[in-house]
Amino acid sequence: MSSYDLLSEPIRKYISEQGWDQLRPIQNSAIHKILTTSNNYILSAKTASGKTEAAFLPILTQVDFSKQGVQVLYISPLIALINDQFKRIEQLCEYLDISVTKWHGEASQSSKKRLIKNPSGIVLITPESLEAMFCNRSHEIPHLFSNLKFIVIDEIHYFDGTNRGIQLNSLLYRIKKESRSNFRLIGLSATIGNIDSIKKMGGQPESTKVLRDPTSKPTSILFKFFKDNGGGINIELYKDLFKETYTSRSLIFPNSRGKVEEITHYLLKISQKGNLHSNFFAHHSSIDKSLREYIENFAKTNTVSPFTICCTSTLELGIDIGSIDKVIQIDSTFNIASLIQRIGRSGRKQGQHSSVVLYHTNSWFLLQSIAIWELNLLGIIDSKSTSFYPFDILIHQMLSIIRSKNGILKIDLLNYLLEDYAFDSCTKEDIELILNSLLEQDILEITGQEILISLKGEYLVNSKDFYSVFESESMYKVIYQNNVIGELPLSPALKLDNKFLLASRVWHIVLIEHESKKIVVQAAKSGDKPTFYGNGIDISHIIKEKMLEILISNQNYDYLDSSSLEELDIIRKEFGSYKLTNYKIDRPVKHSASKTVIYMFSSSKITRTLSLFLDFNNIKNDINDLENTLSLDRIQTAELYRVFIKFNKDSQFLYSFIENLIESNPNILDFTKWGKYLPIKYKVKLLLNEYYDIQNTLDFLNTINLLENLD
DNA sequence: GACCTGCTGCGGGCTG
Repeated sequence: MSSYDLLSEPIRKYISEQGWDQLRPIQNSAIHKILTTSNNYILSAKTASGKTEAAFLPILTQVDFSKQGVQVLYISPLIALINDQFKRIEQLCEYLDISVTKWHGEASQSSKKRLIKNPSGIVLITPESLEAMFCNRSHEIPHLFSNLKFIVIDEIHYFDGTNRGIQLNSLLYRIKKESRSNFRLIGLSATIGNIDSIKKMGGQPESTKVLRDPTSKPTSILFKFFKDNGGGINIELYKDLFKETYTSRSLIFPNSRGKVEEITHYLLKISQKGNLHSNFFAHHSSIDKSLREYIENFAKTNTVSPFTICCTSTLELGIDIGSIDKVIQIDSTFNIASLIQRIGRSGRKQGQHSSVVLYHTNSWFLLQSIAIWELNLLGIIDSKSTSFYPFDILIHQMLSIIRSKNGILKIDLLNYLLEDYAFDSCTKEDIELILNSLLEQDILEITGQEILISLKGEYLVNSKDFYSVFESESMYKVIYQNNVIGELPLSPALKLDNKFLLASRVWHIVLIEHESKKIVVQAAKSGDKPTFYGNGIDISHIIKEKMLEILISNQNYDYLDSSSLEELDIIRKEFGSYKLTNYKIDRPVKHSASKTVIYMFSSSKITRTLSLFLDFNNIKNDINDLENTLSLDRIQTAELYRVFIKFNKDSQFLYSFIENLIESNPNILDFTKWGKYLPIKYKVKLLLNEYYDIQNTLDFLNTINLLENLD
């Protein structure tokens, strides 16, 4: 039987009414597999290949929606995606009399109440809203979900290797446990890096299969190079960028909010000078949501005019903004999935090409970009390193479980968490020690054998900030004529009378109210990009190795323009004198009068761990991860090897070294929202796991072959 | 040399 024939009559009717002449490959295989087996499936295919329908056509065929209770739960990382998908799924359900309910922080209270009163159909939700449901309506969980047949997780790669993913996994376990339902899991994604870790979502890796449509969209790609002139972006780059964009419908991704503001402002100025259109927009998280929605809507509804949206990763995932002709990346992305997702934003219409231009402003970004593109051509996607020891999320879920049960016997809590596959790397001893520490800190209390949230703990769990596992920065609202333009962190540059760019316009600060966190502004003529704070970023080992491989090969790449080619030649010649042959183990080391520089070409974590070892040995050192360097005071190569060998013994002493580091500077744990409540031993483990990579560093240093410049 | 994500329940006042 063909996949089409397996579908129910109303679904077939829907398909013919849509005028689809055939099903897409991923839809064919998903329909067949979902309807004829009882496995879980991860559907992997490029953007705009009909993955949502691939999941829902068979689900709508198989599930009996006349039954009481929610039948299908769709989980998405973004509210905006839920709102888009709501329209599509509602349309699919038009003739089927199935209720579709949005459940997130901005969804209407009345539709939530309606669902509680009469649970049925399909519910679209975020992990945080699910968390809130467990906290505040735990007694409704069995009533809502005891008949649940499917959970669909959209953009599942987005959760992989993240704290939000561990939280979601724990919530999936809790749904199953509390509702006693036996749902199947369908995950959707365009960019799956680590299949094994994604298969663990839902806790049944053996019965979770991957269906993959490997076809990629034809992409015309061009690398350009405009060297930075020290004082920021080269003016020639702006001119070229303007030529590329002003007649097309394009997205520009410059990697930071500050650069988004700078570039949009500049392009707008060039356009106004030539009396051309002014459809240049800035789009990032610090611009007010209403303004962002206006821009998204402009792009979606305005099908004729050219426009350019300059954005951060806010427009990286599949939010519907209509058709885009061109995607532009300024300097390299930090991983492969990110570049593929961004490229996927263009040419979404069937048969349309993706047109992509990558600009580079220095040779290291150029090299990183070539490495990322070459790995993508090989079908490789680097994955985020999975969090092995999620002790901080364990605290969060511990508090959430106790809250939702209004107290629980100690033995029951221990068993509950031991069964929770989100924490299968945590032992019984770990859980007990962490629980005891929460009791000692007066966040929990114990009466008889029952664990309860204490008065101090109530402040934590009853805050509306409790439901998410990530921290949010403290921001000041920027207000112009009673309208909120956006929000900014209070940096030293934000002083009365100073000027700054936001939402592609220049503002002049006339009032700062610290109590209500407001900045009142007036329009001004010229100003600087605002300061945002961010942490460093980690690049994976596979990308760094590929950079060295490209550097020591003489392969040509036909997507490089002449200046990119020239720049690659220059940097290849620079490293040619080291006579490197094996990119796995050969590493250049440069000695000058006072300094020694090791070119690491290793994951950011390995470089950082080597730096930690050197700190431990009181050897002053300095990292530049972009340029792959670790610099020290002059030291002979033979001596370096001796130091490296010593690290094998040192590694056991690092523990107390890091303990001191945390005690003298508690701010290094700022990356974790719940980690500050952990016993010190677990703080150390968390930091070691999150920031360092001792085993791979030792392996790397034990095999490394340092080659000196022979000139 | 970062980016992004999310959010309850209640009570009071107003509208139609």
